[in-house]
Amino acid sequence: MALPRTGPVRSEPARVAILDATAALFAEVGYDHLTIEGIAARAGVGKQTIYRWWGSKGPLVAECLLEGRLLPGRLTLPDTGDVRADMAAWLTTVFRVMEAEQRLVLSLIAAAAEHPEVGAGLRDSLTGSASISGRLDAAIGTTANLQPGALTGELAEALIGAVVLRALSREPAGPVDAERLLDAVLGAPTG
Amino acid sequence: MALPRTGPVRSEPARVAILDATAALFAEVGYDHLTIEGIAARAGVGKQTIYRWWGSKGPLVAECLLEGRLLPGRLTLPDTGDVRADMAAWLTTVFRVMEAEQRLVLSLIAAAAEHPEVGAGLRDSLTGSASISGRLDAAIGTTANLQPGALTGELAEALIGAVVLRALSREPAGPVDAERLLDAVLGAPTG
Amino acid sequence: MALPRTGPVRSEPARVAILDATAALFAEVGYDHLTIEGIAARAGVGKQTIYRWWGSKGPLVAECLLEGRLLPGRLTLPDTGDVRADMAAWLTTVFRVMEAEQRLVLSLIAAAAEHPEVGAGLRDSLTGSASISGRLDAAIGTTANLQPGALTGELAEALIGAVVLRALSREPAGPVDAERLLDAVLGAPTG
Amino acid sequence: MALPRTGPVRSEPARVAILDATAALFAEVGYDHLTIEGIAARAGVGKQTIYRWWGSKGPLVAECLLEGRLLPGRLTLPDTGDVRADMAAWLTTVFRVMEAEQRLVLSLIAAAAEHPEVGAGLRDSLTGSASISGRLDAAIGTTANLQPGALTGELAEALIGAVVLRALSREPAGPVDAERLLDAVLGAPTG
DNA sequence: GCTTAAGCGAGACGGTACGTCTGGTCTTTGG
DNA sequence: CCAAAGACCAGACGTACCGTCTCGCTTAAGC
Repeated sequence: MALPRTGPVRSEPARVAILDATAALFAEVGYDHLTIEGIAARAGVGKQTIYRWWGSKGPLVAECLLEGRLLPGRLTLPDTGDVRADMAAWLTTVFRVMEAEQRLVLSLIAAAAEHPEVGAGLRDSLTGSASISGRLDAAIGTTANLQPGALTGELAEALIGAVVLRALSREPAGPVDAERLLDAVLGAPTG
Repeated sequence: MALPRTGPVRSEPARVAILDATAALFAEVGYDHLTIEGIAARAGVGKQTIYRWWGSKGPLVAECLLEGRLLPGRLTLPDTGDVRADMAAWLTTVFRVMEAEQRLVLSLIAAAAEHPEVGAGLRDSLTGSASISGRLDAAIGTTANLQPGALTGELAEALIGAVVLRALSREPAGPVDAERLLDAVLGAPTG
Repeated sequence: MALPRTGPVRSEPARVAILDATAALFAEVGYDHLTIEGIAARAGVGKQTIYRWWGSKGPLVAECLLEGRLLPGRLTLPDTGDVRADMAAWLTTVFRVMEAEQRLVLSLIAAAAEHPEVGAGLRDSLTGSASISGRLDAAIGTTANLQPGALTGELAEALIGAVVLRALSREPAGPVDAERLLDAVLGAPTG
Repeated sequence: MALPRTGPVRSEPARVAILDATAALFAEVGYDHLTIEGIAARAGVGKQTIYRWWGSKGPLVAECLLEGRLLPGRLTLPDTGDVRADMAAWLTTVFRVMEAEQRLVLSLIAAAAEHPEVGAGLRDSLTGSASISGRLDAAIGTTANLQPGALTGELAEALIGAVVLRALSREPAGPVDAERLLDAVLGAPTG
């Protein structure tokens, strides 16, 4: 038997204001200097309204991530038919973003390390928007290491992992590095 | 003209007590709940003694890392002559440690994301102790993707990156996953 | 022309439940830890229902007081014909109550200090139930300081004031103190 | 054996700033709207410095009271030789202060009701500065109710109690009321 | 061996942010 | 239109740490 729920429902304007404020402050100050008080003030909201629905900044950041408020949308994998070239272009873009928004990217990794929700959100965000392994499947046969039966899921993981590691080491990377990485992991183009 | 330095020199017992306390607390509560006050109390030391020599918890953790106080020493890459098998054994061990000490590993990643020193230390610790790319060089020709001219540095990066990503996603991994990852990145063993 | 009053009228069960809850919580936690939220929860009532009719906890407590829900009814001045003995008995009882329910009594004073309504209610409650000055009028001539023309209103005020001061100073008082107070203020019995 | 106390010592400027701020805010907003945060902000002090030494606003207000920062110094009982006239003048002054600073006086009563320290402080402050019972001792024989053996302590208590009650009831009082109260409690002047 | 200055433990200080609690208002659902 | 339920903005609570700053003590180097 259902309890008779009454009273006001969750305020959508408040929810949106909070997520907006979170994304803005995340970009400004990074994950570890993000404070609930700051978010509440920026959003024009009581702290309790945040604690009521999210409980801490981890899930809050995760929700921002999943709604695409943190990572710029330009990170989608292009599709020109030439998978190898698309991947190179995408990697180059990722490297550029990493350099331009180093703090944001590192903050995201820190957030992922501290909160499972953010980790999962980050993974969904990356693989969802870019769908790398799907594209690799379509490219089987075009490079030395992409033969029938290739474990494209693992290859995608290795590629993204290499990117994350690059971010952690703060070494700047450019188009040449993108090419080298693809050569190493996918092998040279065939034919 | 040099000023005449006088007075006592840095206290080694204090230094060691601080690093011990840091390592112990890091394992207990993780990176983000690590506090300078807690370390000072545990080490029986004044806070100023920590700030005098390290300045913040980042470099402190980095120094613990470089002295091998955080990661168990068992993470060295074995050397039986069969590089592929050695890698598989090492990866399996790494996966096991990641599962057993998830918080420690994730805290380390978080620390690396927040402090360059820790990132560098982590990188040195991993590649230094395991020296993966050197071993891959020695194994050229033994797997499909390890042909002469192979970019072993990038391959090592991809492998470790995949491991870090696995840690961030909290998905448990075992020996089978280790094999699949190696198959994907290094290719099947030849002959 | 009168507007036709329609819709439900004020709920008596709600009113009673609120006053009951207020009296109970007042006795349990005292005036300054009394909260509207706590009262509403205990009474099974919405907060708005309290704010609609009382506005704050001051008038609420005053109403409880005037309905006799706070002070035990035993504080009435006995009437044996011997005014001096009656007063002594009453004072002794008051002192005993003050000791047994110190928090309640002090909370009442605090409430009176913060809200005029409570102050007035307290005054009415004390002088109304005990009607001291009336009895003193009837006793004129029986003690040294109760001569014709005595200002019995002021004397009553002085007596009750002394009692309040005793409560504020937390000094325990007993029958002997009651006698001394009466001796001092009313003078020794004549004849 | 005394512990070897070392380290910095309590900061007197901070202590004074806190008491100043408390007294000022007490006069401005009254006891129940007094907040630790407000005091800390006004004093330019961290909240912890207040909690370290006082623990709550009760003892803080008590200390202000005992240092004479709350009640104006003009409440001292004059001494012209004519005790009856001195008392009347003093009472009139007290009534005037009560009217002019009603909130402060009532706040003080509320504070006394909530914190024993304040109650004790208030009592010391009143009897200390005015020393009523001592003066009454000296006036024995000059009024009808001040005969040898009079319980001057109780009489003083009754007088001050009447004053407190007047404050609680918010009834304005003037010189005439002062005279009537003295007539009632002390009796008419003899000879 | 006396002087001098730095290292050390301890911990108070001005602050920031925490997560909780309550105040008083507003909004929804139902009788 | 009233009542219950409870979300909302606001802001104080008392706690935990931050990084800085004395304290008084105990060392070493250098005269």
